[in-house]
Amino acid sequence: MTDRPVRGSRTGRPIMALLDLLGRRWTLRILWELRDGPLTSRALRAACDEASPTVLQARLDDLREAELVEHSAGEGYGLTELGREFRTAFMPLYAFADRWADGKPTTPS
Amino acid sequence: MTDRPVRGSRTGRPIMALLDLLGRRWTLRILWELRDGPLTSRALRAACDEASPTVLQARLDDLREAELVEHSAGEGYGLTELGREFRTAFMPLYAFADRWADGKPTTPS
DNA sequence: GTTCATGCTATCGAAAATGTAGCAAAGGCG
DNA sequence: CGCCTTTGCTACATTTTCGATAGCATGAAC
Repeated sequence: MTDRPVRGSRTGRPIMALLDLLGRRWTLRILWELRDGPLTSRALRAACDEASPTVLQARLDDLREAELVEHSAGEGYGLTELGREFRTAFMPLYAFADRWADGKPTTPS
Repeated sequence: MTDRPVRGSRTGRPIMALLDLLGRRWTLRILWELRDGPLTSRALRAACDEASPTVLQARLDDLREAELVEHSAGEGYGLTELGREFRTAFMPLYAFADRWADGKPTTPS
C-alpha cells in the first residue's frame, strides 16, 4: 500500500528540476528549434509557430537561467554547451517519436 | 533572413506531437513516477507531490489516448509497452540531469 | 536622420492549473 | 445485510499562466 510512498520524488533531485523545467509550454519546443544553431528572437518565434512573445521570453529566461540557452549579440539565441548535451540526450526521444506515431495509428487528422 | 524559415516545424511531424504532449504540466512527471511499475491513482497523486486530481486526471487521459499509459482494474495506472519504450528513450535525459546539476551549481536553496 | 530588425515589455481576455470537497462503485468484514 | 475503506473520478471557485496584439528602446544600415 504505502509500501512505495514517493520513491525518488523528493524535490531536491536534478531530475525533478529538469522535469519541472521541461514541463512548461514551449520549453522543449524552443530547445528543439535551436538544435541546428542560433536563431534571433524573431526567427525563433516564427519557428515556434508565432507563439506569443510573452511566454517565449519567459521560457528563454528560464532556459538562460538553466544555462541551456545563451544569447549572443551577433547571432541571437543558441544552445550552450550544456544545451548541446541536452540535445544529444534528447535524440533517443526523437527516434522514439517515430516509433510512437507508427505504432499508434490513432492519429487520423 | 527568411533563409531558414521554420525548419522541421509544422508538417505535423511526430516529434511535434510528442513535444506538445510532454510540454504539459505533470505529463513527464507522471511517466517518471510510473517508471518502476503501476500505481493507483491515489498513490500516483502522492508520488506527484499531491498534485490536484483535476490535472492529474486530465493528463492521465492524455497519456492513455497517447497509448503511453494504461489502466488495469487490479493494479491501477501503468506504462504500456510503448510507455516502456519511452522510458528507455528517456533515460539519457535522466543521466543528463545529473551532469546538468553538476555543471550548474546555480541551484542553492 | 530615417528606416529597419532585434530584444523585450504592457495589457487584457481566455485558458489552464490549484485546492478543496465530494460522490459512485467495488471490495472487505462483522 | 449494514458499515467502513479504497479507488477513480468530478465540481467548483480561486489563482496562475498563456495567448494575442500593440508598442517601445536600442543599435546598425542606409
